[in-house]
Amino acid sequence: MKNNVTRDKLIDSGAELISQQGYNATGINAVLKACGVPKGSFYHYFSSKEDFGLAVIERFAATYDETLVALLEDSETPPLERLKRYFAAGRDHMHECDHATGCLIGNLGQELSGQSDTFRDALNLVLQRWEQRFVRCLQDAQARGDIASHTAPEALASFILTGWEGAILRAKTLKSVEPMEQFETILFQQVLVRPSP
Amino acid sequence: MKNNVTRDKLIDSGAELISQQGYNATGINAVLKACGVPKGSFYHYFSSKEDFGLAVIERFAATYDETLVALLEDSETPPLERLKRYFAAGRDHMHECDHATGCLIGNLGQELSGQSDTFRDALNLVLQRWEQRFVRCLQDAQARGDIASHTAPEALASFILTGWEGAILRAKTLKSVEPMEQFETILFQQVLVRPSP
DNA sequence: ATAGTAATAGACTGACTGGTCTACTTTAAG
DNA sequence: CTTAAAGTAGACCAGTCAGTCTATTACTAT
Repeated sequence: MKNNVTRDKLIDSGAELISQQGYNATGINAVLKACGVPKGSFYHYFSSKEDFGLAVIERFAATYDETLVALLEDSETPPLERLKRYFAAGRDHMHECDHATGCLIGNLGQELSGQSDTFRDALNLVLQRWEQRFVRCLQDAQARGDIASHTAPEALASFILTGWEGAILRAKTLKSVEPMEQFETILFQQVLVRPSP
Repeated sequence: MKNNVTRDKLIDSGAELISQQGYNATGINAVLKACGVPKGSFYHYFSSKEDFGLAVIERFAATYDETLVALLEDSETPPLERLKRYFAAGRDHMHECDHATGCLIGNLGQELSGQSDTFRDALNLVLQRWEQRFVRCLQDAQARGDIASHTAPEALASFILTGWEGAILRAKTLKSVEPMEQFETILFQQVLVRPSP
């Protein structure tokens, strides 16, 4: 298990295909073909398709968390500005994938939550970690007085993550980032506002 | 094509299974088994699985629109109260399905938007019709002065539908309606508020 | 009564699914 | 140099997929 380059190739190809087509619609053979790895290697590294799917989630969460930290915990930038950059990055990604991919975790959450508790638990954990990143950013904003403190940052974080995931979903069916823009606009106009004096 | 009882049975079973497992994970044979209809009948009424899927969407949208009208266009009830009833109904449904099903249209939008333009168009149309129902309800609220008029009802409707779908998605992975409650709370506390005098 | 069509019935097809199996090659340790 | 394990390779398996086919039954119009 030293040389993980084959394993990595599998996970990378898997992540891409699953992002595009979903978990159930992505066959193992398609993954193998995409990265030129024989089936023997697949079942050498993974005990099953589910095991593979979990590895894809884990890896995606780990690399995505890095960008999340870079965006949301950048102390050089005011907290609300960090949030705006996060939203902008999400819109950029949506353009890049031609409104087809969206958010891997959100996608799998929808597809697999009812199908497998193992997947649901794994995805839930990732989403909860994301929420925590938002919480910290919102705490910063409240500490600076940029937003009112009457609403708990945990509640706000849940509201934002929830709304953003919904906006991504809507953007996919609409093939336009408009819902994402609309969400951001109203969020900053009416929710993330300075306390009235 | 007079006696549609078999066709209806297929659509009903299909809607249930697809709601639970998704489109790709639901085989035609499973649908047939669930309602005791032979395969010959299936391909008598539907030209393909896609054709069947579209019929399921159409039927769901039609029946759901009735409840939507009953909830959101009930002129006996103040518009914001109608919205609250709509949210409450959504939470009830989430409890009933043990947080597993969620919203069929949202589910399929996520699963199939990247897979088939035909499905995407059909689902998009349904979501746009829903949004229109919200627009009308919000117009009522603005006309009565229950909420401020500085934000276009179309933008608010998009924001609400988007956020609500996201909350449903999150509720599935969390197996709890808490995100739905949190969304509603903040929405009514900070977005759907009376104009400041 | 009969002809024609709507609908039922399910065996069957080829393609594909996730997963297993055996054979072979490379790597690392003693 | 030998040996064992790690990894590569792909043929192969049973099961399932969407979809086809032929045969039969039920209904309806003439």
